[in-house]
Amino acid sequence: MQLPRARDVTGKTASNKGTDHHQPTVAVFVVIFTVHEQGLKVLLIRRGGEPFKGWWAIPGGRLGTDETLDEAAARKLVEETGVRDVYLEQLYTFGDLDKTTPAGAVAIGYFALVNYDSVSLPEREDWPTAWFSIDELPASPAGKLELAFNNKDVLDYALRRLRYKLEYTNVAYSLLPPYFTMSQLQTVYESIAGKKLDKRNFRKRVLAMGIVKPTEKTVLFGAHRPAKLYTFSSRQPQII
Amino acid sequence: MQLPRARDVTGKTASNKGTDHHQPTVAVFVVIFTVHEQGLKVLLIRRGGEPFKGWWAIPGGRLGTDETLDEAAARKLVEETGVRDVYLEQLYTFGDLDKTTPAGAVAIGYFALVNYDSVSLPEREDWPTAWFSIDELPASPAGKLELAFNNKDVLDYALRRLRYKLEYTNVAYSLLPPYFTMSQLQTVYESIAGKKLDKRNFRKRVLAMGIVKPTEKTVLFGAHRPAKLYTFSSRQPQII
DNA sequence: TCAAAAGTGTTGTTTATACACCCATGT
DNA sequence: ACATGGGTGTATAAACAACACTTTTGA
Repeated sequence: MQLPRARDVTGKTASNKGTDHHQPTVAVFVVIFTVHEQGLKVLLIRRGGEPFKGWWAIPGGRLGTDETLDEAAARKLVEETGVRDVYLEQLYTFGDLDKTTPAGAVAIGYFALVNYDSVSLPEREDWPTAWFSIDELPASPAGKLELAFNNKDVLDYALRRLRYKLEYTNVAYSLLPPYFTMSQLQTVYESIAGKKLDKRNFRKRVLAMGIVKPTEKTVLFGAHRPAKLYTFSSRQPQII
Repeated sequence: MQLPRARDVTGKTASNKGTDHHQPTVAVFVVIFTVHEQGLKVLLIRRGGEPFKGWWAIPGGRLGTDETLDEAAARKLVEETGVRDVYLEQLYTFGDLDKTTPAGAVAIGYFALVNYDSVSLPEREDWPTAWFSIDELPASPAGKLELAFNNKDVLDYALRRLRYKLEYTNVAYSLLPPYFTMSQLQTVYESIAGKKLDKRNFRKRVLAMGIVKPTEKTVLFGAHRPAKLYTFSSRQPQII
């Protein structure tokens, strides 16, 4: 697979290429992220059929007749999580996902951000799904730590993109409930960044950016001072 | 067309969608940019066949058998400009480019940056190509200022992406010859940003970023002080 | 009164912006 | 000597990073 990052293309000769057309298979898949219990999780599905039967993979399927790519991705997301109206963005299109599928297969990847508590995973025996911590991915049937196709690379790319996005957009709204504490918000950012952040600077930053605003409500979790609840200024994706 | 920018997906019901599969047409197109005579230009092709016969469009074609997407894009680039080994990056994949083509058509867009003087345009009567200033796009046969398909939106998106990239990468190397003056470099940045930049601050910035370095060579253009020649520290794409 | 998470300001450093004059050359 | 583009530095403002103590609550 060619990594989905900027690079020079080694200009191969164009001889006897591109002249012969065909109708490749078109698939759409969705990298679904959530944050739960201090960690970033991704939804994977264990394949119940060939190829890669028994391996864990990013959920996806073929593009349906008369649906756009965005619609196909949203459909996949609903099928696997039951949620709709969340942040969903096209990631990259892979033209050579693996060597076992027929030449010319094209897979359009999306990534989605969902609130853990809004999700209900489908009950299925043959193609089960489960959440995995981003640093504790499951093993293949052979016992090695690997996913079907080139899905590990895809995940890495999706994570890189998510980290960028978090810096200059408000997309975190899609990972949180309508009201949340500053600590919950910070946990989301820390889980994705993969490092601890300073409490005071974090608060200053998100308030200065204007992506969240305080409410009058407070919430009491345990034997300590109650926390003020915040809410997103907008629940539409916005570049700050 | 759905704009290739972040947005919420309106979750349509998944009823009778996605179950029926098909083999959509897969096309690859390349937005080719260059900078020439103080301005940013894009290469367009006048379509010699239906649909949109006689309209100007972004060059592209169908994905060939047994070539990857990157290879198809590089092939297209060579066919239209003769250049290879330039900056070429996947842009976005469009699933509903226009309403006239059969449902399910998928078009993978790339964008490329080429040095004007390296390009030799093919001589063709039926499908001619030409450079157009980004703010003086050609008209349709009906005389309106519009391109085939949704190509105007695609161009706008490509330009937005290019502007971003220029800020934090060294991709400008692909627009310039091996040796160039600081003014030439600044012209490239100004053409793409669409605004004038301060000479001293610009120089400081590119040197501090380390993307270019001075050489011992100078060049004399006219009746004034000779200019020092610079060269890119690396001609591989790099994120600064 | 103790433990646990919530909440709050200041200082120093780095980065970005604004801005004006001299230099080397050909005519 | 003059016209032309090449080349340089400083001061201010803004953004970011580091850092420690007090508050509120339940047990």
